[in-house]
Amino acid sequence: MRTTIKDIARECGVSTATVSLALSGRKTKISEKTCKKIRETAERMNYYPNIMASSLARHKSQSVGIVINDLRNTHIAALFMSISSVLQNAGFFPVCHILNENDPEMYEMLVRRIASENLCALIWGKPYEPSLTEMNKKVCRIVDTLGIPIFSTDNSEFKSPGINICCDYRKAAFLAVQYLISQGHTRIGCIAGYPSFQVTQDRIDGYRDALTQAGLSYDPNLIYYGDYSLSGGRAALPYLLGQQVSAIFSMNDEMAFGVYQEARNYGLKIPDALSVIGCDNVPFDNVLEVPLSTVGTPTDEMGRFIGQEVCRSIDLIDSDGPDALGERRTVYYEPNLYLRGSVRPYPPI
Amino acid sequence: MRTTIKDIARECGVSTATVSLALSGRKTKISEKTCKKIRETAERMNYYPNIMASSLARHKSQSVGIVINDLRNTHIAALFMSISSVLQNAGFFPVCHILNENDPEMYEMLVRRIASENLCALIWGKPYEPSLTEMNKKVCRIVDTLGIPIFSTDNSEFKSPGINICCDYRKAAFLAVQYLISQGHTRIGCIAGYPSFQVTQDRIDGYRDALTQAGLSYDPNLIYYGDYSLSGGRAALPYLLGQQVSAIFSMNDEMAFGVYQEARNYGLKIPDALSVIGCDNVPFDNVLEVPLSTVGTPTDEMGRFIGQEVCRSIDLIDSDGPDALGERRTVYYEPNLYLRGSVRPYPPI
DNA sequence: ATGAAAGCGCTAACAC
DNA sequence: GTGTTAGCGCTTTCAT
Repeated sequence: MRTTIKDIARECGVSTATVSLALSGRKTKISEKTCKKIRETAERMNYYPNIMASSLARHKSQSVGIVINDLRNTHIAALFMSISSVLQNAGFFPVCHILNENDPEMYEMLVRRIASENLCALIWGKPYEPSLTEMNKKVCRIVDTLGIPIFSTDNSEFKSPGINICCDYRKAAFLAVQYLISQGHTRIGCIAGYPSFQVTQDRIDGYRDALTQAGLSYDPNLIYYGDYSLSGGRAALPYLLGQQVSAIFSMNDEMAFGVYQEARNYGLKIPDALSVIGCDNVPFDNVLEVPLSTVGTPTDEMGRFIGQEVCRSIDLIDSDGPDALGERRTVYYEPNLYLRGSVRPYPPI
Repeated sequence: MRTTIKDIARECGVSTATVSLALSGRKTKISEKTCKKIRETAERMNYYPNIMASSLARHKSQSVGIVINDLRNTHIAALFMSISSVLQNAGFFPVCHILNENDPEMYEMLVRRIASENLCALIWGKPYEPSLTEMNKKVCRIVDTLGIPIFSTDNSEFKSPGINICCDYRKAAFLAVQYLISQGHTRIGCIAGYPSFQVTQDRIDGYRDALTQAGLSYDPNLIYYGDYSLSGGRAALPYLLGQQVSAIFSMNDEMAFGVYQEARNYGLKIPDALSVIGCDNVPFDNVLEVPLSTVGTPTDEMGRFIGQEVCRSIDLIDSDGPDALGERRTVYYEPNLYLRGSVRPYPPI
């Protein structure tokens, strides 16, 4: 049986209340001598507090819930790592849940679980999907009643205090495509993400903005919807080649890598025969023989920001009560263009 | 205030015990009618059980702890995803902790936290470091008294029932280097991992085995100790070139990618001017213009195996008590060679 | 400076 | 079938 404060109390000849106080770390009225004795006994008896009991009694935990999509995506993994690192250093504990399918049953199970967890904050790392109307409503209905701050790495319908930390995706796509156009490309293929993701639509808007501004027409046939994976990128290439594109804008770097891979099979040289630009700015971009140009936001910085804001919110609630947080807000990060070798003027000189 | 079983009990005019039973899902003696009423009321009142209270009362949770190193490594991320997926489908909840520094204070904090969490199993995903004698002892002392099965993705000193899921690293390195030798290479550089990792030593042994078997001598100057990152690989290249190597064996693919990157700066063509072989078999290997040859184990399969064994152990304890598990054991996965384009015969024909 | 006691929300004997 | 009751381990007034 695990050691409890009762055991320590008995051993030290004091009450459990005294043990609890002495071990709490706060400065109390317990005499220094008793404190010391209790701490030593706890150490000696291998005492570790039961956080279940503690959370229950205190109506709050030290856990911060995180919901993410797919860690195999290096961009998401990096974001997650940098959030986690901040939280842990501040004494909180990230509890990570993966939700990578749109199976409504799983979705519901997970949200119920989250509601059961007594979290002190939630980080929602899933892309926003406006079309999941029912699901979103359900999620918000449950999660928004938790009375904890909620942070989302994208737009969301949450009402709770907290922040939507977004990138201006429309502008990001605009910048990328505008750049392709500035290099002379006019038939520009697009490897999109899931159509249900808001970010996909935003980027398509940005793509279209750039075309329109340049007096080019928007052709929906130039959009291929991928799945953010290497194989999605591979599958996109033959389709887009069939559409006679001279350049491709991919909504993540990973699918652009798929294009690189498949281009070899077609004997196509990048960028000579095909220009490519991606999204995310992952480290692997620079590994390629022809480094991938891309558009992205500072991942680590965003992660740190999220982590810090989570900590700040929790502390604020602790000290000034739950109303201290103010209205939910949205923060936009500006996208940057990272120009490397994967785009070439068209037609070739 | 959140809805509790008390609220439901009051609403339905029954006792909390009845509510608890009705909602437990097990088949009980509660009349179908009452059950239905309670379930509906729970739904209507937005009831979500408090797992803290439940775990406390039941002396067990549904949480499986996971400790990992660095998710930016795609191999680890993939392993983690496949473990998580199995656990979640079985109704368990992965609670992920990241421990990527050897700061003893963090180490200790984390282990204490884990001990506090009431986990039903633990997955230890950190490479084994025999030299951390004190730390390992401390970790084992704490963790082994938890009375839960412990799974490690490497060798370990844990005594609890559970499995060390290993790869035969020595053999893996042996296969890779033997292959390089079979292609005529005799001065083979090695980009190692942290010297404190057992896996690093094992692989160095395998490296040496291959040399010895071929009658080549082992030269410690040909070993460069890296940090598993791209930049580690980049830094290794100039050093190893200074040692006149014609081929490099890298202990992970990521550092091999760093070599690719840096080789460009030196105007070196892979594999013409330099042969490279890695470890891990990550998807990016195939993206490179010259796909990276590597040696690896089936990551997803290992992840699924770990997940399944965790579930099996927990179920077994549930039904047959904690002694049903038997002795701790070690399982070895066989490494496979994945030959692609990054190695060329030496001297060039 | 310390202890008694109530209670957090849920579970599980055992009683009726 | 359903209710009573006594906890789980910890925290927190309120006495003393």
